[in-house]
Amino acid sequence: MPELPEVEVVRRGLDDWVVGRTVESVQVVDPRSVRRHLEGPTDFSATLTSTRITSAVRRGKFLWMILDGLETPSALVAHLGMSGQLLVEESSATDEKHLKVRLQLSPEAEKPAELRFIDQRIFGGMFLSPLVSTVDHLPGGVGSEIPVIPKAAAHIARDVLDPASTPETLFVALRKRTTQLKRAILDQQVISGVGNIYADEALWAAKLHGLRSTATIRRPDVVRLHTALVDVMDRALAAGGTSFDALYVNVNGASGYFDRSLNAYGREGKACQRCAEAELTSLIRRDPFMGRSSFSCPRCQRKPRP
DNA sequence: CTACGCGCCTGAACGC
DNA sequence: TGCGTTCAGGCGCGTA
Repeated sequence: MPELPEVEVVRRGLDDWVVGRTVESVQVVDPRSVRRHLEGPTDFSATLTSTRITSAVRRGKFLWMILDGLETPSALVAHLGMSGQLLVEESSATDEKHLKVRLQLSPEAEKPAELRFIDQRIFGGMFLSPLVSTVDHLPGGVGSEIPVIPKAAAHIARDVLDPASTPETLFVALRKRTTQLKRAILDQQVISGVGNIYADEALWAAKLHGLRSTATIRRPDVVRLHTALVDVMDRALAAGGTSFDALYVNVNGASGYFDRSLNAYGREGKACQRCAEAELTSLIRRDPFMGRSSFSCPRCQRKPRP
């Protein structure tokens, strides 16, 4: 599943292969993938056709391409959801089983002709959204101007890799909430780009339990947590950024990081490596959380008293 | 207003 | 073996 580092790899791929080109035609193969375009698939295709893509931008897991040539300045927003892919391919390439949207791009030497959106589970999608100019009042950018951001992504906070996101802004945002720590860092309006996997990894690295209350969280805890979040994203980006075929903007959302470097997520019943290095034995446990799972070490992530 | 839980989807993995 | 059930996940939205 694509998390923030994978989406950043996709954004860089769009920079290399798509930016500067014009959309010559659009084929919506499955209208469900453009359901967030409220004017419908026909309008989506018609409006997007003949626009020129001038840049590729990301915030959290939202990705968008700024479009030139529309009366209302807008972006083509893409969210990969659980299983989305953006692939740059020659027109002759066989249609993928879950091909949802196909963009034919203006010809350019050495560059394939199509940008394809593929999505098995349809949690993701593409849509057009007008650019809004707004003061960023959200945590991470108090008072700073955001010149252009799609209306559909204007409500989310700065993400983990944004320089404007700091331990202090995270601390302020957390203290404004009355909830549990893991719920809060999964809330895009607190800090964006953190999914279930990296939430567990960062909490483990920071030795914090996800059930800790945000109301009583202390600065040193948040400094460790923010550092851990940045670190886990950086490491995944370093791993993911090198493991992709040049022609693919992304491959299956998979990151080499997942297989080798997870310390908590998915490791139920396995030894906590940090405890093992201290010659202690502690097994990672799994607990139900929001209808899903949380993984943690019962020894180095102390559960708060109820 | 905030906090919380559901529904959207498919297919792999599982149980009877 | 085959068929039904469960699970995974982000995010928008409805409800309390």
